[in-house]
Amino acid sequence: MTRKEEIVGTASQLFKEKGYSAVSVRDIAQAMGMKAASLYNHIESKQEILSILVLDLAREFTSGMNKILILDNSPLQKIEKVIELHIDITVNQSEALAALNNDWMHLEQEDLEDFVQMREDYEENFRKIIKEGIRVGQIQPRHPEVILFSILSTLRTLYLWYQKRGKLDVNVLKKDMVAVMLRGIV
Amino acid sequence: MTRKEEIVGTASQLFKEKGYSAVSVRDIAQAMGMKAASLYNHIESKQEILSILVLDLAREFTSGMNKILILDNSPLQKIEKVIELHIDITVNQSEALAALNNDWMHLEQEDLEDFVQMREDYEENFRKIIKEGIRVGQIQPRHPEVILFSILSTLRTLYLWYQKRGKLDVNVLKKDMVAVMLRGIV
DNA sequence: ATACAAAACTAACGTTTGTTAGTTAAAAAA
DNA sequence: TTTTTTAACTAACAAACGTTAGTTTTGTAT
Repeated sequence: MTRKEEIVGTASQLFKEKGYSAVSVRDIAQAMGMKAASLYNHIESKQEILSILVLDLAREFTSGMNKILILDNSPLQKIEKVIELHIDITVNQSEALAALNNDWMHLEQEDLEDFVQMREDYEENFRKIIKEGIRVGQIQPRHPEVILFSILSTLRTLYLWYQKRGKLDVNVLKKDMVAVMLRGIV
Repeated sequence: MTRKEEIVGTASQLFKEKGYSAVSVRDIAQAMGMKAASLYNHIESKQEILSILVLDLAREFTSGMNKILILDNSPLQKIEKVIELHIDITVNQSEALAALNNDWMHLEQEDLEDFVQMREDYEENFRKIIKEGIRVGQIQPRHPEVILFSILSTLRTLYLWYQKRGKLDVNVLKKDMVAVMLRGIV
């Protein structure tokens, strides 16, 4: 773990609690046990920290989705894989996920464009899986947008609940969440 | 609509886009077509704006939940009412909802305590409805926490999707969301 | 021991922040 | 018409912001 990675990691914890804008470089430095100016031996700017956190994670989602798309699975199986992808990332990188969810709009220029593009592509891929599922009769013929947003909302905010509730076993969580989201609660 | 309410309303739109910390009082003033100092003829502080937005809405949720609890309905019917409560509030106050979701942690002192208490109570009430539903066999016997967080996540982030997708009819939305969340998609 | 690189430091910069004080213009009440 | 109230203004404040420059300490390799 390089010093730079330590800084990014420390910053991500603070960002998770208060958000990017409310965390100063002096806050980050203090949490690292150093002075603000010293950070700049390792990073280019505060922006760079956000960029690393958000874009690296966005690429991970993109790559995960691409792997799922090329599998020879049914739409329903693909959705299960997507759910598992989110849970795995949540468990391993909940802090970066907070930044991706809440602070992406503070990215600048190409970083912002890249992120928005990746997110649009991701949602579009997910939407296509759902539509295909409806087409082949595996999924109820409801408004795909409602299904998409309902599942994605739950997955995207999982990081807020996981760990608060005593860190459920990951496999139990996957099973329960798949069940609740696919088959409902009734 | 008093001048103060106009300011709070304008601020809430900006908070929704960039978050409380990233919006300056000069930003708010500019959006109102006045100078920053002039705002203080109407408000006490930037904090007060946030406090009004978040706490007023939190009280609305609390009061809505209390009305649902005293109804002589089955657990499942109560959950439907909760879903409808969220959708109604989302449609009418999506900006304040953004502040409640993303900026509540920037409240101070008693305001912060009050909010956290109200949110805990709200979740606890919802949890009890779910548990009762499981007890009487109306709801599948899964981990109540997963059900609670799954539904609440979807409801809390609805404001991000509503209006982006061409403002679906509210009643259609209620019907579809109840269906997806209660009976799943399979 | 000497040299070199890495990583900390102090000091300071120009901006932006939320907010206050005091003043002025316009509208409403007397 | 005078008085009062409301709501804008200009000017300025101290504090906090992200960042830079230059210097010193620390650890490693020669």
